[in-house]
Formats: sequence, C-alpha cells, structure tokens
Amino acid sequence: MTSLNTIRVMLVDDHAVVRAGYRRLLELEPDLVVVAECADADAAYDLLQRQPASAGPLVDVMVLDLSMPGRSGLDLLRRVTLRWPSLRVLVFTMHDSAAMVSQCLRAGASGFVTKSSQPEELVLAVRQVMGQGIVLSDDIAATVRHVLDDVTTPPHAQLSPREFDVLRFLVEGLAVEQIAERLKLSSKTVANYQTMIRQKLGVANAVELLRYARQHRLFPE
Amino acid sequence: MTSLNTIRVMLVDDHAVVRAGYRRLLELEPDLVVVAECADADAAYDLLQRQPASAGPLVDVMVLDLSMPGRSGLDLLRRVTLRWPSLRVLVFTMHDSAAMVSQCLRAGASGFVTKSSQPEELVLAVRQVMGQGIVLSDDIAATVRHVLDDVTTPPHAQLSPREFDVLRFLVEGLAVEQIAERLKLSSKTVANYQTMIRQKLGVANAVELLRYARQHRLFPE
DNA sequence: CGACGGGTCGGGAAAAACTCCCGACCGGTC
DNA sequence: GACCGGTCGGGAGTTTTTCCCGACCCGTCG
Repeated sequence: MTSLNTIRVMLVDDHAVVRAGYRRLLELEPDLVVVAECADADAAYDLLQRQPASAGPLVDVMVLDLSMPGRSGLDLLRRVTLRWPSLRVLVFTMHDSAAMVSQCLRAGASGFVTKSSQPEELVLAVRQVMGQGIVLSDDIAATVRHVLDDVTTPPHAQLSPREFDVLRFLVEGLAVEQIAERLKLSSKTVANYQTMIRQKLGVANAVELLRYARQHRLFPE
Repeated sequence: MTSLNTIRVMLVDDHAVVRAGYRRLLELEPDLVVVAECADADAAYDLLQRQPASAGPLVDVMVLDLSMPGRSGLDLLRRVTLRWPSLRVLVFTMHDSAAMVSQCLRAGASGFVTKSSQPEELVLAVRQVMGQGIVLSDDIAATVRHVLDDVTTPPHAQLSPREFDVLRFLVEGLAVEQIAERLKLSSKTVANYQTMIRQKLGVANAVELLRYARQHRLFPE
C-alpha cells in the first residue's frame, strides 16, 4: 500500500533501457513510485482499462514518450485523457517543435518535457504536474509563449500565404508535380512547402492532412 | 417548396441559348425543375458553395456542358464531385471519344450524354442518373461498353480480402509501417498491397484513394 | 540608414517511400 | 497432378520526402 502523498507513475516508452533508466531516476525519490511500465500504446491503454473502477485510479501520472513508431503515442494521449480526465500525462519526447507541443496540449497533456532537459527536470515535472495547470520544461518555455497563442489560434493560422496555396491543391488531390506546374514553381519548392505544411499542422501524411482540412473547414465543402 | 419526388437540376453551359432550350425541355416534365443556371465553372462552383450546410443540398443533378472554353468544365467536375460526392453530375457534350468518357467517369461523373442524341434522352438521363450507377446515352454506349463494364463492376470489387484490409487502414490515415504492425506483416508487403490497391482502383495518391473510398462508401464515415 | 526577420524560391544530399519484378508457399479446382 | 489466385516478402531501381542550406526581396525597427 502506498502512502497518501505518494505519486504513482506509469512509464510508456518503447525502449526498455530508457524505461529502466527513468524508473531508477524517479525511484530515487521517496515519494515517487513507478507502478507500471509499458512498451507501447496498446499495452498502456489495456493496463489502464483493467483498473477496477471501484477502487479508483491506480496511476497518478503517465510519463509518455511520443517518439514511439508512428503516431500511436499521440493517439494514446488523446484516448487516455478523454477517458480518464483525472490522469495527468507528462509528455516526454525529443520533438519540441511548436506544432508538436501544441498538438500535445490540445490532446490533453498536462506537461511537456524534452529529453534534452536535465534529469532533475523530469522528477520536478512529475511532481509539478500533480498540481494545477500545465508544466513545461525550461528549454521550451520560450517557444511556449508562441505556443500559448497557438492553442487559441489554430495551427493553420501560421501557414504563410504560399503554403496555404499549396495546401489547397494538396487537399484537392493534386500531385506535387502538378501543383508545381500550376503555380509555375519547381517541384522541389512545392515539396518543401508540403513538408512545412505537414509540420506546422502536425500531420504525418496526406490522409491526416485531408482530415485536418475538413475538420477545420479550411476550404468550403 | 418542391415535392419529395422532384428532381432539382442545375444547368451549366456557357451558351445562354442552349441553357434556355434545355430549361424549357426539362421543365416540360412535371417532376423536373431547373433551380439554377450558370454560364461558367466558377459561377457554378460559387453557387454550390453558397448552399447552406444545414439545409442539405439544394441541387440533385448538375447537367454540365464540357465544351466550355479551356479545361474548366472537367476541372469543375472534379472539384464538385470531390466536395459534394452525393451530387449527381450528368455530362452533356459533343465530344464523345472513349478517352473523354473515361476521363469524365473517372472525374466522378454519373452519366454521359452527347448533344447529338435525341432530346428525350436528356430528360431520361436526368431521371436515370438519380439511381445507382452510370448512365450513358445510346449512341456512345456501344463504343464504350467496356468502359461501362469497368465502372458498373466497381474496381474495388476486384480487391482481394487482404487488399481490402489494407485499404481500410489506409483510409483511416495509418502509415504503411503502422499497418504492417497491426497486421503483423512486413512493411514491404503492405507497401506492395498499397501499390496493387492504387493500381486496381486507378488512383494516383492518398487523397484520390480517400475520395474513391468516400464516393463508393466503402467504409462507414 | 543598416540590421533584422519573415516569406519565397530552389539546389544538394540523404532518407524514406513506392514500384516493379520475382520466387515461395498454400488452398482450392478442374 | 496441373493450374490459378491469394498471401507474403526480398531485390533493386526510381521517386518522393525530408533536412539543410543560400539567395533574394520586402517591411519594420532602432
């Protein structure tokens, strides 16, 4: 049985070594205990699902690595915060782009720490994340001012005019080559714009791009 | 207010005289009503765009003349079927080459009538086009019988079960890598399936694939 | 004024994805 | 047993995407 002030942590990361490392790091602290480790999103979700509803949550904080293959990490974040809103999720990743931070906060993360930050920051963040609001590590705190705007203003607001042009054609299903023709640009340039767009919008492929455009009604439908 | 069985028609043709002629022709039929006339592609698109989303579509069938200047007719066809898949478009033109018919059907047309066919055929086609499948006027049906076959037995019917599995995930926006994981296959295999699928469905990229899936309602939205 | 930042455009090079072709295996069918 | 379609994945080449970079233009600010 854990004492009342103990913070129970769940680690989700596909690298066993990393999990072990942070388990050790966290459990140096007397008030932190790692009650679960998961190697992938499905395992994590399953585990949470098996919590007896009657006994209340078994985990206080999920430390989630987003650099797992594919987008399953972000998916897990979305699903978990939707279903267990009281669970605090601390996203722990090496990607610190504004779009990524924005996506995570939007998906319900309570905090965001990059892997490049000091080890103590993780420990600190786990405790802080038990409080109110959002925790961000120092090294991205700067970008965050920009991101806070971003949470209120949608990602596509930061597309440049040209990028928006390209987006329109992409959504219509034109290939990069064809867009280049119509816009009289090098296909190289269009490809670069496409990369920028995906990055700013936080999508990984054409289908997600289309979904984004439709959800946000970027173009009259 | 129109009655339940009324078919609301939109005429798109750059010749006012032709529009007036067919308006009169169509409105001899009690169940047909021409609710709009447009002289060019942009006007047509704008008009559709102004449909209140809440009220549902205001037009059932677009009768589209492809012999308008430039490629704007075919472009319009492609754009409208992309954004309003439920709108039936009856292409009405003097070009009856197999290639043109093929282009149109591929761009989402529901029917194809040449201007050399009898007037009654247009009326008939407008009604037929409200049903399932594709309508072709008699005079070109013969020359493009094989095209019709291709279209009436939809391309996705020749997908193998496994290919269909993969298609489902592709439409959900999963990356090849992720699909491979879920299906416990090599990503190489999934990539090969994807190639097969695109080939069989005659689509060039992810957006067209998605459009195909939605137009044919392959998966519950 | 000049410095600066953002947007536009595209090259170079490496990585990732896609395509085409192939062989192996399996289960039906004729 | 021969044949065929479906499943699975390797090899190898091509194309696309990505990341990094430099050039240029233009508006803003000190």
